[in-house]
Amino acid sequence: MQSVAATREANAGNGLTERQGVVLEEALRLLVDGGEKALTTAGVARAANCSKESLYKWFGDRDGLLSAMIGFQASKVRTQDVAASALDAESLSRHLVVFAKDLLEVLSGDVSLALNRLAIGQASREGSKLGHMLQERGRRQIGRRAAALLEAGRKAGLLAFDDADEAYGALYGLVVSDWHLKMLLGEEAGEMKKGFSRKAEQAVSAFLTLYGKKV
Amino acid sequence: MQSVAATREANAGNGLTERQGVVLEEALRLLVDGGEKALTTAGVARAANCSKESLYKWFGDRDGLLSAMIGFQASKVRTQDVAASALDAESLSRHLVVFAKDLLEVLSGDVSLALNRLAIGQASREGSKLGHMLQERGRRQIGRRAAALLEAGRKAGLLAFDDADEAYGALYGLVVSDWHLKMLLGEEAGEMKKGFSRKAEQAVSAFLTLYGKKV
DNA sequence: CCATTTCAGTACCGTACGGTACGGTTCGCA
DNA sequence: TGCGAACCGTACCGTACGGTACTGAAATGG
Repeated sequence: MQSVAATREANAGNGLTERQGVVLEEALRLLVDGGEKALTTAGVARAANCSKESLYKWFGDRDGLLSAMIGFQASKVRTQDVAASALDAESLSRHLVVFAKDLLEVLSGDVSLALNRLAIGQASREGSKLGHMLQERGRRQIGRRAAALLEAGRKAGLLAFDDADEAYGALYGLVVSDWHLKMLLGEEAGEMKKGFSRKAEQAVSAFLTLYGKKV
Repeated sequence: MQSVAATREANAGNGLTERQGVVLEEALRLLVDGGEKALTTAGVARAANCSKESLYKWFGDRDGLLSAMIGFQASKVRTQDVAASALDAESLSRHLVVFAKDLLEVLSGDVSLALNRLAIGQASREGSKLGHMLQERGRRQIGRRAAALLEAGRKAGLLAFDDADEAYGALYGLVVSDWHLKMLLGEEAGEMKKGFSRKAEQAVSAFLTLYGKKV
């Protein structure tokens, strides 16, 4: 559950009133609980105690509501950059493990899974507008954090790679493997969460074997 | 496009008549072209020149049709096991690269993407029956092929790992990274296919760095 | 105190879908 | 030739959704 402060923060850059934010929050809850099928305009209006007419005035149509939900959720996730100074082998490894755990935590969150399912379901038609949006505002964020971390590692002489994207791809693959897809397909996420720590450490260890500068 | 022989093969183990196979083929085409929204019972009946009544007689209801489509498609993908004999470092690497390319090729196929989107869209409700089915009959197949290959490599003294699943997870992650998700979200697959070869070789090279036995 | 705006609540409309029922046709079979 | 099963094509039904229109109440502002 997000705090009121986080919600207000999320509204700031999006031209959303507080009331609209509450409505979007309720819409997200409906989506998480029942999937896209449960996300009807009437259902959102009932759950949020607002009228359908207001929904259409604020968001245009159903697709506008979906876009607003993605933008709203994305703007709530803030990824703090790590201080690049004073990086040694041990602290780099620790930062990478934290990053890996955060990545797994984010990807396994209810809201993230629900929104990804929604965007994937809509990807077939209409140019996959939601998919691009999710990618741009979600993945890009965490990708930048990783890129900064990797770049700092290279600057400090701890990592060796030519193509940062390639290195990030390897890190991402080692960390996530096919867990994301399994969760998207409905595998119970609760059971696997307890293995995240060990998995993150193993992945980082492997990544450092590949890209860590030999001492 | 699949051959008639492949279709007949697919029908063999499923108790499906040839006619029903043709209908499922048409249903898959509809799903690929227009997504789940386009997969209506009336649409399938019209495209396959059969009656809705026959659809319900053969498959029970719409969910039964979806299950049949997944089972039908899965039974068409046959993964030939590799001869485990005469494995040296060079041939193991070659086999791994072939496996990696095949994996990327399968995951980027229209039908695979459409079925994964379908199962993911239905994952929220109803216990994710389709998701389990897709995982069991699709991923399990290629997973066994990889497991056999890895085991053969270990038997030949070329690979070193304790946990085969962990090694396979690393291989899968290095090969696929986040490409699958990007394609599921609608990223144009045509553009990226040309990079598959290079990507497969890089991934295998990295995998061998991690799990290859030092000479 | 009144005028204007905003919005909840509801009723309504058109459409499209899942599922069923029925008439007509083909085909196998005795 | 007659019979029955399978099946196509279509019409039909109930429902649910997206979107619009209307009404009345609360708030806002001079």
